[in-house]
Amino acid sequence: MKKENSPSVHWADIHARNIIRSKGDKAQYVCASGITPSGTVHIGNFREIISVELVVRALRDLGRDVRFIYSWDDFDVFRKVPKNMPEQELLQSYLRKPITVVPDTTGTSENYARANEERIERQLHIVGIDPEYIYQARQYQAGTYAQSIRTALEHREEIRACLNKHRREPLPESWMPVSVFSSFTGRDATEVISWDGQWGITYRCLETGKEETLDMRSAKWVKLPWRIDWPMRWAFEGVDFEPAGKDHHSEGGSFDTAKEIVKVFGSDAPYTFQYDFIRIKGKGGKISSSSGEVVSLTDVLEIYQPEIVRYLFAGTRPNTEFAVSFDLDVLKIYEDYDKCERIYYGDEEVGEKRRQKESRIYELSQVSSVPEDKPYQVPFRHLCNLLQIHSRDIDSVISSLGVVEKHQEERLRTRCACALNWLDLYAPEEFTFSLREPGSSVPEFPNEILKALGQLCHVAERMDDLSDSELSEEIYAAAHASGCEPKDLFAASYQVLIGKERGPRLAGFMRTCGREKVIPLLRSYAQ
RNA sequence: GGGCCGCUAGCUCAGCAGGUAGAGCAACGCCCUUUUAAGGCGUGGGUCAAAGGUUCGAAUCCUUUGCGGCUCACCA
Repeated sequence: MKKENSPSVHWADIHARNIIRSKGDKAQYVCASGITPSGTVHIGNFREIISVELVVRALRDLGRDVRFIYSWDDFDVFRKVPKNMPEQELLQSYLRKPITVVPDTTGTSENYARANEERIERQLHIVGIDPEYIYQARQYQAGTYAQSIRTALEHREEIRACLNKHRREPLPESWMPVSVFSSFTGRDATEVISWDGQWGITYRCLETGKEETLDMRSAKWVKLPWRIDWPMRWAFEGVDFEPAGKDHHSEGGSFDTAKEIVKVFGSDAPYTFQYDFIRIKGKGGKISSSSGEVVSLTDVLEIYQPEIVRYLFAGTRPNTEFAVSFDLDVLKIYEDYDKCERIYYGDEEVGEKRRQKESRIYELSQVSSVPEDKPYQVPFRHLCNLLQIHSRDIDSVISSLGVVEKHQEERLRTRCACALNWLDLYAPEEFTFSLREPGSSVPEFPNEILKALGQLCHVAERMDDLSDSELSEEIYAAAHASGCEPKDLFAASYQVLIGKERGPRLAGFMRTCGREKVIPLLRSYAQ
């Protein structure tokens, strides 16, 4: 085992090398991802695309040219109205139509599918993911896949046999590997009854009973069903790599049938791997897109910096399940990321193996390139306290930190915004506080406590010249000198400072707040 | 019924192209009588689900079993 030059064992790098090995030496590798925008794109869907993107980066880091495509299956049928959408009744009337013809009832986009697409495309850009988007509805309606549809019809029997191997109910003799949206109703309640062996297909609208013959080259409402559409696109785009969730990867699932069906299109299945689903921790609701209660990339970006979102996925092997947390785990994730960063910049002593591994994860976590200078680190937990001490004012927190270079500021501001969101949305009550306004009323205290608070005020005046342990001792001394229990002084101090019974450890907390904030509050009690 | 994933310290998990068991939290102890919730230092704690196999060597690879979870067989 050579230490230097040992190839990366990061999963993305391993897959990248496997792709090259299994697909051979090529001028360009096509990596594909895609889902249907039939509902809010959730964080589970995101695992698919970031898994591909990480492999894309790994391939590029090996000096390979990569085409990274993302297919929006927006010619899909509108099956169910998500509960979180406005104008439920209106949407109801569009069921069974293509999602590109369903109106966007949130009023931001040209249609329902586009609305879902735009939301996530914007977010993906933020985390550094910019694939070449392919819109399936547009492709089908432009006749791009006409020849492929014809190919599917020509191989109808093979395809049917393949699908039947895994079906409980075999497909009927008359089954055709195409589906049509009725031009009479716009809905997919249709039955294809014949194909003329050329470009003509005839279907019957099941709701009106009417029949119509279409030319596939100009037809606007003809598509391949999913299990055929997928391998068709592999062949059409020459896809070398596409992972899939475990729902597709089970035996008899769509990947299984697709890898056989792709042969009729004259191609082979891409290199693949299976990724597992992700769980959510510390936030109610499920991931599913139809229930309405979804956790989206937006929700995650509210709490995690973009590079930390990437870190979550880059640092976890795709074929195992993991949880995205919104509870106290957030603190640990930030600490882990910061540690990874310190390891990358050589500020933390670790073994060589660990260093290589963490460094690679760090690189892959970056939205673009790795910063030349180490970013300014403020532990998330401490930041939560700072923000609350400074009345949630980000500018004031940043100026209190001292030397923050201009190029370090942006990340820091993002982290501040995330911390504020976390405090508002998920932090336990013990974590939140705000400094009181001087002069506002607090409970009466017995004399010895008042005396101790006065002493404490004098201590605060000198605290910048005291060491941590000295300061701590002075606090106890203040209590003892005034004849009260330290415990009671602590409780009173928190009342005076933040209006609560408890708070962060007093000595450090006072120092963090600073003289100019602490003294006025204490002074009103000084005797 | 098939497929996949998991089972490692009290808890949450990392470690997996084999090379003497790790982190965080919790617990316990110490940091001048002395701590309240962010600090520092330290300690304890695991027959790596079970049994076989391959190997000089297995948490890691293979086989079988058990328990838990997901998924396919309808649509996508």
